[in-house]
Amino acid sequence: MPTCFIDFLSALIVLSGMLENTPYHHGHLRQSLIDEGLKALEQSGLESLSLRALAESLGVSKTAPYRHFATKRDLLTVLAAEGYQLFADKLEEWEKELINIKGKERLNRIYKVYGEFALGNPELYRLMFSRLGNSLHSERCRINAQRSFAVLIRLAEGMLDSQKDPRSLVLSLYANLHGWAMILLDDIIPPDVGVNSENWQEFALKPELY
Amino acid sequence: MPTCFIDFLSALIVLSGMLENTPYHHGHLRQSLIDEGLKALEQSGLESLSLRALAESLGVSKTAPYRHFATKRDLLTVLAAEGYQLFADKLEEWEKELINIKGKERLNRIYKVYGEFALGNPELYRLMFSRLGNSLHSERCRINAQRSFAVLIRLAEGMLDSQKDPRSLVLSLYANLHGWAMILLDDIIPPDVGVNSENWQEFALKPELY
DNA sequence: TATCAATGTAGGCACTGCCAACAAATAATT
DNA sequence: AATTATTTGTTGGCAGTGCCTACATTGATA
Repeated sequence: MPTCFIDFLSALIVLSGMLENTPYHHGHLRQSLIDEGLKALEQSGLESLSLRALAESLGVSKTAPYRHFATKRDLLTVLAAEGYQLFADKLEEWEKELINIKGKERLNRIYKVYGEFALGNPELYRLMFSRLGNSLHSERCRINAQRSFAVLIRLAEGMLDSQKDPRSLVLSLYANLHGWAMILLDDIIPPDVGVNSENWQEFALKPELY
Repeated sequence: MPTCFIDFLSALIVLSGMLENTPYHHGHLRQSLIDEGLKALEQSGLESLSLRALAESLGVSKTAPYRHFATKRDLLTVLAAEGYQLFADKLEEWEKELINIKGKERLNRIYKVYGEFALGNPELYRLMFSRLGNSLHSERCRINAQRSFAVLIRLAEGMLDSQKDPRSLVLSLYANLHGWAMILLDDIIPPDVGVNSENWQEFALKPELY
């Protein structure tokens, strides 16, 4: 069955729900839970995301979500997978833009791009890189996490003069990127140091200091 | 009133509680909540720490803790403050040990020591550097966080050749340390990369690669 | 000795995740 | 086309949570 036809039927269902009283079957519940979940996540934070509230805001009974996700954690895992996919897509996109940029400037751009994702999707990023979200037993999470990591490796290799094992470099880079992301997201630096989400890049990368 | 006398009275109260049935007043509730809270935190994790369970395990009613902590968050803030103090103490202690160690070896030791704390107190570390715990409006948290940061600055200055602003170096170092801590605590690296809490230091610091 | 503030208890409210039993609508089978 | 089975909803309920109000007990204070 073609997708556009499904969309058409769905539209009919949605319309009929708006005219008559809401139908017994939602029709889109699984996807709606994901969409609304991502929205609620970013708006209200991970801590206060609840299946019941989600269900209510979709006009559906409190236990309806359990027909699609066995536990709340399963929903969160899917949300994280969504995030990992988005992240990998973004990274591959940015990789193309950086193809002709070398050396220190490349490093600067990587920081910029990584920070943009983390600070642009703070709650999603936090979920992805938490015990809740990093569930690598989830196929989708694992695959897309590896895609992201592969991009980082390729980006790092482009900066590596020697033919050494790039793992050390990419892991150092990764720790730095993730460290900065968490530091900025969770406001860890004492305020008198004068670092914030605007100027952090001035401090982030000073390899000549080592 | 001397401390030892208070301790003696407390011991009496505890003893009487063991002989007769538990007395109406606990006597040590605030401190017991902190101690038991730290224990439960490390044993069962931050997510499943509950005031009610804590109260029950101390043989006290479910609302008794609210006589000492207005909200659950307030208890967590105190636990975090406890962590920050412990952290600062450890760092200052280690600073003395590193006083005659210079250059790259010093850097290695800093990584070792920082990792030991984070991996040795995983739940406490996570609490301290989360939105819940990093409450810098708490005097004790702020003061001890600054103490820790000050140690890091001094340690970094000892490695700095030039007379430049040490903030960049210390912030890079900090991002790296915290990044590695979170990466190891939350199992973020894809397993096929082959990094774990045993061998991470082999990868952590390769400044010559930059 | 009477009073009072500190520190405990009991009951309850609103919320949560999730389980079991039942109902409706859609898909599959005869 | 009629019947059956499966999917996807609903209601009610359980145990757990943070935290509020009202009340009880106690040691310190006047």
